[in-house]
Amino acid sequence: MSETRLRFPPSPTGYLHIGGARTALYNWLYAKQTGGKLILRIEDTDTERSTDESIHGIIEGLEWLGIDFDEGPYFQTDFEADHRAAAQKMLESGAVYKCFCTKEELETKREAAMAAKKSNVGYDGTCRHLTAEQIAEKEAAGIPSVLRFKVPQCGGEISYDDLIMGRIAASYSEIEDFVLVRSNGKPLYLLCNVVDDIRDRITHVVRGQDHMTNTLKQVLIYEALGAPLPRFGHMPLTLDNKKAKISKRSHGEIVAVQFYKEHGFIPWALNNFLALLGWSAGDDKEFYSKEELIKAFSFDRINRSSAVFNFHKDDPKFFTDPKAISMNEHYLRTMPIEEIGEMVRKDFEAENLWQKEYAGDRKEWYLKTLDLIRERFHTLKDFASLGRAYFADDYTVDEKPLKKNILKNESLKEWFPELASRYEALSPEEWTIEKTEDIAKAYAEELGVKPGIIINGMRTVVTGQAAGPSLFDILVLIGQQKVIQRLQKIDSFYA
RNA sequence: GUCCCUAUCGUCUAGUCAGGUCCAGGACAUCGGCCUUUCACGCCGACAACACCGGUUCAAAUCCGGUUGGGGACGCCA
Repeated sequence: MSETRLRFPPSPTGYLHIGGARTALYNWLYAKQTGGKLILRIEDTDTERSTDESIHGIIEGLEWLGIDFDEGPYFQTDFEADHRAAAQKMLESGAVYKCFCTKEELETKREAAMAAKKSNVGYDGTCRHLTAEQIAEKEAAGIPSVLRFKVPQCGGEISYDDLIMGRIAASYSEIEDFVLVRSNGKPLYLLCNVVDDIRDRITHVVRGQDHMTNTLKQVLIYEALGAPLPRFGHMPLTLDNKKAKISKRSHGEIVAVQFYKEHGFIPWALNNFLALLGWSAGDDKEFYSKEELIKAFSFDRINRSSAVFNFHKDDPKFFTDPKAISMNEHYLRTMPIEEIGEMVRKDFEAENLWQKEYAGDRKEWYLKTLDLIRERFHTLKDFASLGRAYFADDYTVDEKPLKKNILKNESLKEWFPELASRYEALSPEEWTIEKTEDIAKAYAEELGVKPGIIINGMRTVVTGQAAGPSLFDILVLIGQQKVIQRLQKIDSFYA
């Protein structure tokens, strides 16, 4: 069996969105599974809308996700000669014809047909039967023409076996004579895409369901070009919670892969989520390693109905699909802490929290601290924000615990400096979970207050947060000196 | 309007092809409880779905027909 070759051909008219990422992922998965190749091809023939920024964004997004390609990026515009040659070949063989109808004429006809609720609003074939003389005449008059495909009028059906949808068939009469080359000579998507897939020896074309009608037309092009058909697969689109197709235009950053990078997602967590959005192996397995997913994936288990990406704009609790967040949490808690340490490092550097000792002498402390606090976090970003007090002194104290645990008990103003001096009396060796706890509890008892008063107050002062790990674990990690300093400056909260 | 795809908890889904083991399983979310010095951790529990109508059959989530709902396509965009 020959090598499988798949491709991901984005048009660089915006960022990489999760729908595109899912398509890329499925192609990548299958290429890996079969020991084949994934080709990245930038379809930039729409020069009006293509931008370099978008090209970089797409490549960056794929790179972040870890979806690597074996060939490319190729640029479609580099192969214009191939596209034109194919068009010429089809013109000579009679598979396509010149059409002199103007855009305006067609627009008018189409609108009229729509308004009349006609079943066929496609091209009416006006130029299909022009004689050689008529064509020569129009050309001599300088009338520009497009190249249209001459769809067979044999009354039969055209069909192919879809990897995901099963057998797909449509009658020829439903397909209009579509345009392959613009009047300015530029070949269009339908043609370029096929020519490139043939040249790149693509064996599997897997793309969104929105391409299904294109596929019918492209099958005709393959036949006209005498090229063997690749396998086609059409995956259902990803919808928003109102069941509308997700798009860059109407949903903005929430559907951008970049957004997830910026919000502290672990790349594989997003892949794992995306893989399960419309696909399942048929069991209850939810978390897959890269290797497991490559092994388990199959096109025929992709759900044929479209899946909803369940995010709610302005939801205070979930900034995106809760399931995606929960998957991210899972990886955040279970990945080897060294890997988390690497990912967090980038954030820390950007947030001015990174110290080179964290990669050296204090590496153990750094990882131990991350390991302790990751239990309650949702994203990689939480380490530098919610966890800031563990790594720096310029942390902010959250308003809620401040009110509840500090301001309500003004006596803490006297108690904490006293507690600080008791802690100060401990030798560094005595700075342990047990000792710090004993002292705090003994002091509470001495004062006749519940230990919670002291403990929650300390947590607030020392970490700035209402929630967190066991307090005495925290104290040990943050260190004697810092804890003492923070307890001593209790005064400042009542100002 | 025409054509194509599709229909199981709020969401992602298992089960459908090979009808009975499914008064439908899992996950996330939600709610309740437990744990606890706090908590957005953890543990336990609850709520919650076969779109509708008809047919086939001893038996239908599963097969067939229709209805309705949802999505997509109908560019000299990709």
